[in-house]
Amino acid sequence: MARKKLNLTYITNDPKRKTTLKKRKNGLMKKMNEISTLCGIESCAIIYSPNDPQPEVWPSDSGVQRVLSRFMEMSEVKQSRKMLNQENLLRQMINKGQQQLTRQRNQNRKKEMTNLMFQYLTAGKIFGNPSLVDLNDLSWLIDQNLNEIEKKITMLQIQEVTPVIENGEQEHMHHVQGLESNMDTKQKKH
Amino acid sequence: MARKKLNLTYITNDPKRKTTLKKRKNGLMKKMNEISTLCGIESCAIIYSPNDPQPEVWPSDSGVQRVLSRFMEMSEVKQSRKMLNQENLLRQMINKGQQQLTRQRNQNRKKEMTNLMFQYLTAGKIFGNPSLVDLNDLSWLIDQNLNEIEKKITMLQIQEVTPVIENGEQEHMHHVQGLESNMDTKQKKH
DNA sequence: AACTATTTATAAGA
DNA sequence: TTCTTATAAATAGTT
Repeated sequence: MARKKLNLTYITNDPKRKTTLKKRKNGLMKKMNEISTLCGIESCAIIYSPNDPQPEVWPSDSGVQRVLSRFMEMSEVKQSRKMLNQENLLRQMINKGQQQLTRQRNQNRKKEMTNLMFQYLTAGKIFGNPSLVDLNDLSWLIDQNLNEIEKKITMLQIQEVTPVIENGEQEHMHHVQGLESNMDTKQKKH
Repeated sequence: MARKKLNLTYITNDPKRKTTLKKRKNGLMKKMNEISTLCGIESCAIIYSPNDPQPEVWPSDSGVQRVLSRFMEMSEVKQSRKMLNQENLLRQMINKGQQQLTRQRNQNRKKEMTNLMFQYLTAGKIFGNPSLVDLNDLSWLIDQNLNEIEKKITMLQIQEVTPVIENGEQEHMHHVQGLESNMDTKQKKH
């Protein structure tokens, strides 16, 4: 700042850059001193020069150490908090994924079973030999269906005032009852 | 800097101090930015404000971390070097002390023995019963004396040209010879 | 390292 | 708080 407005890019001229660094470093240290005196605050600055392992520091080596330890402490707290947040996020994602997986598996099993049931019902007899597990799944599916139907019946009984819906539900019941009797027949084989 | 020359002491007026801190903090950060851009150096600054655990930093949290680790590393090296120096200093002091102690012990022993010898020589017989160790010490002292005397004799033989010194040494020899014969007598007791 | 012409920072005021 | 502005300080280029 003087004689000419300096544009803020790296000074390629070596001696010029060096003198600028020296002057500005002094200026900065002076200002660090002023701000802490005037405002009674804690602060520090470290300025390295090229090819000098020893940096210029403010207010002193030990003063820098003091501020640094304070900074590092906070920084650790922040970091651990961030990590905790990330962990929680991951945990949530895993839970969600597991839920989706479970839901998908149930859906798949339901589809398979529906398929199998279709075979049972349309062919009137079993092609191939479904394993015990498959039969158990079929049983589970039927139970699920029964549960749902029971729920709907309960709801219907509560809302008995609307005859149209009542008829629809009765149709559903007939269908299930057919399934149930069919299942009974199959299970006798084991 | 402006409107009035500010004297560099803590600003007691609260809002004034607060605004000054804010302005100067901005100015400092700007200058930190400029110096590093213009001179291509590594630097950082940390400025705490009262009642705020979060400091203002330059260039960034991670940038500060980087500079800090460099600083801490050097500081550790310096510290360990200082400690090593201190250790060396201590070691030297201990060595010196031990040497002095040994010398003092020898002197004390010599004095004791001289005293004892004086008794032997003046009384012509032994009062009390000097232990084996004491007799050994006496023997050691006499050996020391003999060694010194031998050295002096050698030196005298070399410098034979000066009769005055020769006479002095001969007197010393007589004294020692008396000791030696006296010692022979005492050792026969064991 | 010392000197200035300028730019920049900023204390006080609005 | 933000903007203004008079003045102090900093400093780029020069010697």
